[in-house]
Amino acid sequence: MNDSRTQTPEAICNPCKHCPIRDTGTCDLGLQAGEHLTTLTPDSFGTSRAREKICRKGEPSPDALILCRGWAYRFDVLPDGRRQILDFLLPGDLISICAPFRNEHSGTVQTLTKTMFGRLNRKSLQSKILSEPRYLMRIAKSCIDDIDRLEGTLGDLGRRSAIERVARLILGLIRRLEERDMLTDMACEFPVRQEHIADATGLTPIHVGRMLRQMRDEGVIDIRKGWLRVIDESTLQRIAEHTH
Amino acid sequence: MNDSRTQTPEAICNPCKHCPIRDTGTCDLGLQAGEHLTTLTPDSFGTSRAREKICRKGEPSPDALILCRGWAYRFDVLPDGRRQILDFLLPGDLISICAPFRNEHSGTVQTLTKTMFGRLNRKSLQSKILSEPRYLMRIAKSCIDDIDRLEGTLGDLGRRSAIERVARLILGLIRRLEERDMLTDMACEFPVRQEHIADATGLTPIHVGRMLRQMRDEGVIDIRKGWLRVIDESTLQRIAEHTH
DNA sequence: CGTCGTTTTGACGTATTTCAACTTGAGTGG
DNA sequence: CCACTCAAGTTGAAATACGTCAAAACGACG
Repeated sequence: MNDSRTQTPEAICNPCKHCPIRDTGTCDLGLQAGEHLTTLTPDSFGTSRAREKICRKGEPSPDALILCRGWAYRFDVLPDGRRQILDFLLPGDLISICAPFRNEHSGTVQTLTKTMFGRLNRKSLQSKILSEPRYLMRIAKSCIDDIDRLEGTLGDLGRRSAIERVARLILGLIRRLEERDMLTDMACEFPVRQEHIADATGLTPIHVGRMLRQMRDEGVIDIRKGWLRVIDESTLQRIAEHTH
Repeated sequence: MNDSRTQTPEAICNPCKHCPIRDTGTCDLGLQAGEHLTTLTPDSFGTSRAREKICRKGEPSPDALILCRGWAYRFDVLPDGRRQILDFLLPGDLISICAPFRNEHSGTVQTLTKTMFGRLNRKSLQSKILSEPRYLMRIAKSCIDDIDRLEGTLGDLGRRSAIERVARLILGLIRRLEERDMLTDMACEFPVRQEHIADATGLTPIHVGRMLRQMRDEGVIDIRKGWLRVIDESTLQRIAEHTH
């Protein structure tokens, strides 16, 4: 389906062996060191170019997808075209946390960069979960984390100003980038466009631009030309927490 | 804790025996008829008056709570006092879907009416879930439903107008009231104040009032004096779907 | 009868949207 | 190497949806 092709050249033949996020991503189901290589290794891998849809909401799928490399986002479209980005996906993320339990994709996912993703057969994933309480608890914990995140975002969209929303979104991404060691000197590649920030925060691209410019002028963060640089994290946090 | 007391007078001694929502609420973990009485019967019950907090976010709790009678809502408060209502709770709802898996309350819950709620010991709930895949799948399904609902609400708050948000909230409540047979002649008691609708939709009570008045003037719904009456459900749905 | 919580009304302020024009930079092809 | 295109970002002016404030009306309750 789509343009994603299953690859098998030697360098990609067993990507997990050298996967940099093997111990921090979802593949590690909370197991002891050394244990994990036998547990959640994808059955196959796919790749995509930038700006490509790798799955569509409602589409049936025998696999749960896990993002191995690159950036993506999951979103919903209202009948009249308005978009809401539900979350951004970084390497190590399950493409949908619901995937282990349902037979169809629970959202449309589009890439921001070239990506590689793994396919985990749902049936075998489920039988693993059922056979080992630790797996179950790990998955349950992921679900709860997701619910927490969603409920937090609910408060953001419902009750926070534009500048707060943008600051919180960026801050959340920074946290996750740090966990994955993707931040060097508080900077990294940042393929998220203003349009995406707008669709995630419920604002207009134009207004997002104004907010970013304001924070750049005030020496807080600098997002430009596909790069993010965090200059004054504590101020960013103050903005996000609405404490002047 | 709080003003909630464990009651044991005869009429309330085994409320599950005559529980009207025994087969539709969360107590029924998707089992066959006749099976359920041995499964999810609360260990004890509590009651509360209207406008009382029955649990607080972060507070440790050995029990998962389930609402047996009455209305309540779960919410978060930002540091500066702004409130976001996360969901409304009707009879049969688990007070937090996360409850089976975590040792503390994941949100503050306040009642709208007098309520009765049951306490399910988490440890025994967990061992039930672990012992029977069907239980697990039922709980997982609830989590996924919750995530779906939250993601839908995210789109509402991020991308929909005031009138749409209010219409969708009411419509969602109507659906759930219907499921529970709480609607007679498309009307029922409705202890939700404009202030609550505002905190759920991210609007001002005053603006919510304007939207409700508009829908009343147009003969769509009538919310007044603690009562809800649905007059023209199809128009309500048109408003909610933004199809003029 | 007064009190209190809730809703209503009107006038006004503002954060954010909308629209349209312009800049910038990267990519492409001649 | 330059001309072209196209996506992304910027700017400014005008429109509007929603918020704020203050006062009045309303009904429930003691």
